[in-house]
Amino acid sequence: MPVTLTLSHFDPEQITQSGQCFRMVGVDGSTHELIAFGRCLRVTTLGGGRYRFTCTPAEMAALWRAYFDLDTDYAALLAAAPPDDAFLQQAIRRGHGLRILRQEPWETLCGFILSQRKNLKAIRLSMETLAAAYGAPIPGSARNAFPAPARLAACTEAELRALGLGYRAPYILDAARRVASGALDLAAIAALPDEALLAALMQVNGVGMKVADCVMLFAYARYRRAPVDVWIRRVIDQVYGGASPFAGYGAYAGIYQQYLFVRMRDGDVSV
DNA sequence: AACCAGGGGTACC
DNA sequence: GGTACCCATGGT
Repeated sequence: MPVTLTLSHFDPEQITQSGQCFRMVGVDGSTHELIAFGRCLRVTTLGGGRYRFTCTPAEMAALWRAYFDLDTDYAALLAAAPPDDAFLQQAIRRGHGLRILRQEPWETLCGFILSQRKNLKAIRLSMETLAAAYGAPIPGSARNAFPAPARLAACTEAELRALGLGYRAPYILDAARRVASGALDLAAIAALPDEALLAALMQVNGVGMKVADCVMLFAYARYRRAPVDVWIRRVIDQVYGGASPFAGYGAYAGIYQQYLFVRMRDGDVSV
């Protein structure tokens, strides 16, 4: 029983390529598939702003509406961007349809631990390899769910290194042990203010400011957090003369950051 | 504070 | 088919 919705500021391809999620893929010209919540969802772009989701209305209401953050008004928050910031305005025009997802904290934490010194394709490969090895099967899909913390906590470092995780293997193991033991409660810390949430995430070995900021932005909807990776470092240095613009961006700095990230990574194509 | 980590992606030859 | 450099970094 699929669901069809009319949406604005929603482009599955933009979201897939944006580098915030690693298990969403294009399966043909109009359909994207993602694994989350132990399920497989397909989204088909029908045209005219209409999209078909392969889920029930109840699942849309309980899971996917929040996941895609469909109740946040992008027209309004993008209109609030500084009008005299030419590069940001251009990035927003080019990134039309890009949204910040509200992903599951555990998978997001692992994804950005793995992202260290990897490009998007390599991160995707690591996530799929991890899921194939230790994730639970999903009925009707060839892809597995992302592995539960307890399952990874039961692995040895050597087993994780054998999947190609490299020096990140002990970081994943530390995160899995903390979460599986309850020492780090990813649901409970959602109630913390930004600084305390940041500190809680950075207790994990292998999680620095940048990875913690990504988890806060892409899983906990902390829109003020603006992660600074190599691309955003280039934006700050080459476009803004070394002075970070994010302090002046207000409550949606992290969302603007995402448009700048995609704009910089995709290069200097005109307008 | 410079230096290192594992390995796939990519451009260029 | 080589190979040199890059990649949503963090620890030491």
